[in-house]
Amino acid sequence: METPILLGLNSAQRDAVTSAATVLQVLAPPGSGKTKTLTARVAYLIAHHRLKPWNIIVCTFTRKAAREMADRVRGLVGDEVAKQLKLGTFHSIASRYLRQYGQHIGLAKDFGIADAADSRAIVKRIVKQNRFSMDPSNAHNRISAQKTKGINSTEFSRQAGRKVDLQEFLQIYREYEAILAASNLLDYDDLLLKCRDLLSKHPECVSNVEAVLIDEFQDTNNIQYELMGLFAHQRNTITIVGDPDQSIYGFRMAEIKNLVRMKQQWENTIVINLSENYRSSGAILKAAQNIIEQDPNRPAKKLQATHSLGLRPVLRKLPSANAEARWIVSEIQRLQALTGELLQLNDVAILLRSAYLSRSIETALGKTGLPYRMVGGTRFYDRVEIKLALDYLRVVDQPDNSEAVARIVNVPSRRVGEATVEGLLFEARVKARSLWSIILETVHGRYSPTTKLNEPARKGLAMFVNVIIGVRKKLKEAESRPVFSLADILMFVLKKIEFQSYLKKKFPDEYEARWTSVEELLMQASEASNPDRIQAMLEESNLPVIEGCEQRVPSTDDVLSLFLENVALTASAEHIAEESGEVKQQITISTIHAAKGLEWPIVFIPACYDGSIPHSRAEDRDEERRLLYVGMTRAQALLYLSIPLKNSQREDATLSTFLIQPGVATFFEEHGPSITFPVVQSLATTLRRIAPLADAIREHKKGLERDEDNYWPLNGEEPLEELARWDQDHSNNFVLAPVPSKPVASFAYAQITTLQQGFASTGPAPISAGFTSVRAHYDGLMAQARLQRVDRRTEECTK
DNA sequence: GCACGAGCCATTTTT
DNA sequence: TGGCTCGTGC
Ligand SMILES: Nc1ncnc2c1ncn2[C@@H]1O[C@H](COP(=O)(O)OP(=O)(O)OP(=O)(O)O)[C@@H](O)[C@H]1O
Repeated sequence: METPILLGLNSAQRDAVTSAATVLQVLAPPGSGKTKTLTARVAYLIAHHRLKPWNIIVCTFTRKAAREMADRVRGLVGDEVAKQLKLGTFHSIASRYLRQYGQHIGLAKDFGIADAADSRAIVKRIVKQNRFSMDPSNAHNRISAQKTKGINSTEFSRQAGRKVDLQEFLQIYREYEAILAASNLLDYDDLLLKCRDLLSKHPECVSNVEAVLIDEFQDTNNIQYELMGLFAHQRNTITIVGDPDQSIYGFRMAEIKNLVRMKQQWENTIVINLSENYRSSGAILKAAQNIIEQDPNRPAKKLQATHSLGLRPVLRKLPSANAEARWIVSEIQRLQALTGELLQLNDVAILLRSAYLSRSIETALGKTGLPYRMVGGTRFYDRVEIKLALDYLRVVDQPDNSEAVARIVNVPSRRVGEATVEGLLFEARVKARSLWSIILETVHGRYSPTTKLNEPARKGLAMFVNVIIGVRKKLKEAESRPVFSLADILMFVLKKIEFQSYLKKKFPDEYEARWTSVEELLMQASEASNPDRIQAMLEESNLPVIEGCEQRVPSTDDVLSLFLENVALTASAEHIAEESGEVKQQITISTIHAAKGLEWPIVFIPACYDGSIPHSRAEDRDEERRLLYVGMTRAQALLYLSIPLKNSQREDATLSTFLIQPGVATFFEEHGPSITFPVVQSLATTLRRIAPLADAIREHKKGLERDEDNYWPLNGEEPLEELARWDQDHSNNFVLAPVPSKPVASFAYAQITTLQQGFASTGPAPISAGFTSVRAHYDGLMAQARLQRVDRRTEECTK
């Protein structure tokens, strides 16, 4: 039967969507429509099998993937139905179950969530207090790894026995668990673990579930795998999609083996493969294939391009990270203009191995005024001013969260220093009380701490108590009123602690920016407390009623808690900004990890050098290769890889191992393509868009400085202009030589580009004869400049 | 004991 | 960039 759900699917995809199999694996390469298939199957289960949306669980790994999935499902089944689905990251779904049924496994009802920063801070404090030598982030990673294996500190201690080298870690692990428990916090791993415990002891909580669907299954870890089975225990209806080649979360204990394990556990598992790629041009796919096939252990797979060859990807050398950034900017501008704005800023993504690499790029974009959004990296909620504001809210919500109390009790300064806080914290731990209760009793004179308190500190504590109690009172009042405004509460906090003057003092130069982000938070808070939104939030977190299974239904008293949970588990600031405002054209900067499952017409992957990708600290080189593969396969029409010959610390950088393998070079051009009219038309076809008129292009071209990628020498050296400028900038009044207005270099490059104008020609880029002479000229000038500098220095010394 | 400024450092990836 | 230590002055 023909239904709209199946429109635009190929036959293999249809088979997968309509498969009668109860346990189904769809394994397929990037861009083959896995996500599309999964969303269609959700719609199909609802429309044809009459499953109730609230009995369907759809899990993803990243928040972004969850959002993408939600958007796509909404497109198929509509708003109403979509929001009834239980869709989200594993962690957010686990958290919903724990909120409503946690009491069955003795979980306090209002647990808070310790995010990565909290966990790190806790471990750091433990290490410091005990004067341990272990690196805190390493310790935290190990704790997380143990948890994922289902080994708690007691179990670890049993296994470790008396091995000396493990004692320190064991101690950290123990204290970490104790601190979380004392503050009524669950960390990310706990959410999964506790949910597993809950569902294995009380499977009735999920007895309503009719189908479970998992995206990016190759990234499941053991606990998530078990959760999947537990969710599905009633009907055993499971659909997963995944691609072993895109497994990039090994560091988070993802287990590719889960694919096999699943087939063993459910012997009726049906596997469907998709092999046609609908995303990328043929040339991009070939290059990506070549990279992934470098892994000798990888079984051969079919991957067919549905698009034509298109433009060959680019592998560009630049002198430095800053030059690389400027080059990216100029290529974006060039493409925009020469395609007559067929390509917009939204079409461009810059994907990075590590978030910190964005700095030079952000600077360059900032200088040009090109708007961009940064995903991943220092997220909105990680900014100091935002974290501080949120910590106040967390303490107001949950004063027994000693970690948060410890962080804010002296910010802004109340003359309660580190020593005092440490002392009180220690007392609290010994007495098995929360830091808040110790402080409160002390201030009320009902308790005299052994920690010495001078008068200013005593006063400071009293002020702090006053703030928190004041806000809590206000919160209570507000909750009982019909209109509840979270923004008011937050504003009240900020006023009480004189946050503005604090920011002014702490960040005299960037006060404006900091306050703007606080305003953004206020806006989010105000939106979150809009009645419709509250309703939606409650509905979303609410699980279906199950007979004989007592549940705690969230109410308006929980708005603050839900808001905070949302921040920890699902919110992403840029999304909220998008929803509230106009959709503006902007470039996306993202980590490769966060880009998984997404696609853009143009993708840049800068910093392709050894040490960055593969990362110097990576344990699994194959995973690094897959990472590059994932990055490359995000591109639809044009892919740029690049490398600065000096990295951001100005050390020499060499091309990534993955890119120097024999034959790789043949898949790449050495510079950006010439954008001729046929190229524009071909781009339009790949992107399924309408090509602009030649006139439009001519018009845009006018504002452009150069229409070829020929400013930076292909060998990655500084161009002549830069050299001259460098000398002007750095040696007073010393000028190298008159700078030719149209440098010789660019003339020679222009020749090269004309030679290669037919795109996707095969074979490596030919080196033009003219190039050597330009090189020689350039080298001569360099040498000359160097000599003159040396002369001058000698002169200065002899003076 | 506390606040604050200068200088030094490295910097993976996510829930 | 920001996160840390160290030194200084209160
Ligand atoms: N049958 C089809 N016809 C046309 N376009 C399709 C078809 N199937 C998928 N596409 C398109 O191909 C692109 C990639 O699809 P999708 O994101 O679902 O792939 P994927 O397999 O999930 O990729 P990845 O593994 O990289 O996440 C999307 O733009 C989608 O609309």
